[in-house]
Amino acid sequence: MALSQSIEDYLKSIYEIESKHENVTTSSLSEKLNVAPASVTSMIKKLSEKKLVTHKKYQGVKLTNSGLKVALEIIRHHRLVELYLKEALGVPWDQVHEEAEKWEHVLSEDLEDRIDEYLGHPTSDPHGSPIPDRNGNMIERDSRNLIEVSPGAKVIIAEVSDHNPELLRYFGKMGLYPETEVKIISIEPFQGPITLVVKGEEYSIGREAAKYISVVEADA
Amino acid sequence: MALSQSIEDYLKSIYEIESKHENVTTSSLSEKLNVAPASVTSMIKKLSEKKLVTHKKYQGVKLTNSGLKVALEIIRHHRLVELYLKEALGVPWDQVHEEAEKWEHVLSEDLEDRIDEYLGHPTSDPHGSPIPDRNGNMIERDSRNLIEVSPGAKVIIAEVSDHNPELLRYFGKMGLYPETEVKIISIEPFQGPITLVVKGEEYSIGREAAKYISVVEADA
DNA sequence: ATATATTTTTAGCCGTGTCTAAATATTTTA
DNA sequence: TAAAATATTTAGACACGGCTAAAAATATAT
Repeated sequence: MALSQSIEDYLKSIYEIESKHENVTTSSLSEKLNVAPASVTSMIKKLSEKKLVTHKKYQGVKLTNSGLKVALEIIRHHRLVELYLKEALGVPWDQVHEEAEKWEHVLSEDLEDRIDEYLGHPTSDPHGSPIPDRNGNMIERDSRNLIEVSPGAKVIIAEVSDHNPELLRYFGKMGLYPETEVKIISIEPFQGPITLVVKGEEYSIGREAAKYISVVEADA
Repeated sequence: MALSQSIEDYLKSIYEIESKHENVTTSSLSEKLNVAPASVTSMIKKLSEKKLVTHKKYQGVKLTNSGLKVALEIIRHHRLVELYLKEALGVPWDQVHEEAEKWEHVLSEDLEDRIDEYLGHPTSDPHGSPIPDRNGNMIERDSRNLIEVSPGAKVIIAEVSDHNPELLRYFGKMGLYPETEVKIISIEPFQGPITLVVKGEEYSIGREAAKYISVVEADA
């Protein structure tokens, strides 16, 4: 019954693509997991046989209920570990992802519970991503991308992509952390920069970076 | 350059058998790692090619300097993690081994350092085993087995085998932890029980259990 | 609507780490 | 010391999760 690390990684990636409301194709998985398309095809076959995904040839895959359950379990591990490493051991937020990427696969249920307890049953990780509870439930906020905000608006950072440490350090220098309020000053046309104010300081950042920040409405 | 988990496990086991001053044979590894003797032979070939061990056919294997370095690194991970789990997350001492067995292979150098720092550069784990420092040096005490002690003597528990959770819980109930002073009352012949006093309480334990406890002289 | 480009799958290979069965070497015992 | 028992190695197989190259299906463009 225990699943391989590889299978866990595939299921997690499928979940992550699904949650961006995109079709989970062979090529999207190939790119995300850095494996050849042919390797994805053969893994999809295996996942399908194990009833973790449904698949029709040349169409994408979809998680079944049991596949979803596994994916959420791994994501819970990942996000709990990220937060734990930051809180308990002071690991900088740009490094927690890489460490969690390995630890998530070897975390026992017992230790998961202890970490959850230690952290006081947290609901989001250092990048603002929601942490599923043991039943897979989590608080999903209705966020949108930073580049979709109207100039003049005040918003709160909901989530920041955790994959690029350099980008995270860049965000960190400006104080662009989850739950931080930012005011959008301007969004220049022709892929121009976004100018915003964070804690009284004004910054201009490029579209490429801004894409990795999602925001929610500021509280009244 | 990165070694597989399997290779790390073999090197660790080889080290552990060597440190009992026993010849590291195909069958001893087979038994310790729970794999078929033939599997050990083929892995020995690989370790030998990688210059991690020396091997002459039908004789045992010995760690080379580089093999030893790897083994001590993994053992450092294992023992630091055991202690960390107990201290930071309250994992009971009979469970830390199993958890460490998995985590030891995915621990980064950075996290190793942070854990070491958190624990104040500890020199022994919850079972009394010495923790090697980053250079592989550790404090090896001149211990002997509990069953070799003369009746009447007062000794201090140095180390307790970490492999059997049930045994550890049994020891725990009697307070048989490392650094605890015990007085040996009697050792009955014909594989008879050992009677000893721990913190004022008298217990009799069998030889089979006593074998897993090693002791040093009590301080003057 | 057909040709071209792209995506996906199939076919076949490889390294890792395991296994069983059989052969060979070593050790023990009679 | 020769026979029997035990330990080790060899030979050959298998599951896993990758790969490349080529075939097939789908999507795009002319």
